[in-house]
Amino acid sequence: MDAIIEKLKQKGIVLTIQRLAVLEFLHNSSSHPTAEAIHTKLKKKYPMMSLATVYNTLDMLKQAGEIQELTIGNAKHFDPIPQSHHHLYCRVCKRIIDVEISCPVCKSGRVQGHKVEEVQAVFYGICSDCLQRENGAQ
Amino acid sequence: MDAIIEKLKQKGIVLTIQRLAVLEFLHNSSSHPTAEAIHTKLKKKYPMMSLATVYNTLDMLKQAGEIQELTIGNAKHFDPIPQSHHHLYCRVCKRIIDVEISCPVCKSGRVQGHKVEEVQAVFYGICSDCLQRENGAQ
DNA sequence: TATTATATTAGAATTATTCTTAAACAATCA
DNA sequence: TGATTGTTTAAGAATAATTCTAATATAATA
Repeated sequence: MDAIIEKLKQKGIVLTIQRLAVLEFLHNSSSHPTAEAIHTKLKKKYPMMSLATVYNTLDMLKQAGEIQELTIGNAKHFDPIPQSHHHLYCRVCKRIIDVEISCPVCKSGRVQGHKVEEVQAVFYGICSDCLQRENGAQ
Repeated sequence: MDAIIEKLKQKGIVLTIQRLAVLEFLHNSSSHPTAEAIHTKLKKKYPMMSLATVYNTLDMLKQAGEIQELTIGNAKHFDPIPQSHHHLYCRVCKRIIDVEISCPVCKSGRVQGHKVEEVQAVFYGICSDCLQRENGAQ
């Protein structure tokens, strides 16, 4: 976290209370929240915090390469880990789960002559926990 | 196309003029259009055609397993090829290009104990054509 | 401290999609 | 064939996520 703050400062980015709050919240979260979800939580601590600020801050952090954005269903979710990795969206428990598999496109940044700057690989299905629960129930 | 129509009929799906128009348009298209784009084109031939019908038909075709849906940017795009394959979105020419690479998750339908029913792998970057153009220009 | 630039807020606007309801159409049965 | 029933469509309202706008607040600089 401190390293990120240092990097952002060096880029000349003003670190306001709101921005630090979003950054901190995302880094302590493993649930890949939406802007809306982040706003709902932060509003308890900072009642004046606006949803637009959350969107702006997330944009800024994405531009700065400190977080990544995932488009899942109709909404954008945010991941504090900026390195490309895959995700599974479980249609039973609705969780978004990190999937760490080796991916040649992520590594090389190229595929069939095209240049790849960002990878969004989302698997839709049922997570191992829910599979077990379903099998156990039957 | 005829084989698909036969399959849909056997599932008891009524094939109206509107539904056939959407199916046919998508099959003759390689541009991965949105519902909006399909509607705009079809309205020229069928001025009464409603956007809601296009959405309904695309939903129906997806449920029937005859097409696939891609979430790219903020919009849903449709692909007449129902088999899982990857895509590249070129941020220069805005095209969505099919990327055929071997993918163990697509093949097996499993990853790290999770069950995978649908794969959405989108690479964001610059396509080979635009890369060449850029290099040529410099 | 005064000035300037940047960030934030609140709410309006936009965009893509879904929902609703009445009318149109298709399939089934008498 | 004609009546009945169920499904599909059209039009527009409703919704949800996101972006834009303009005024205010805050931070950085001189």
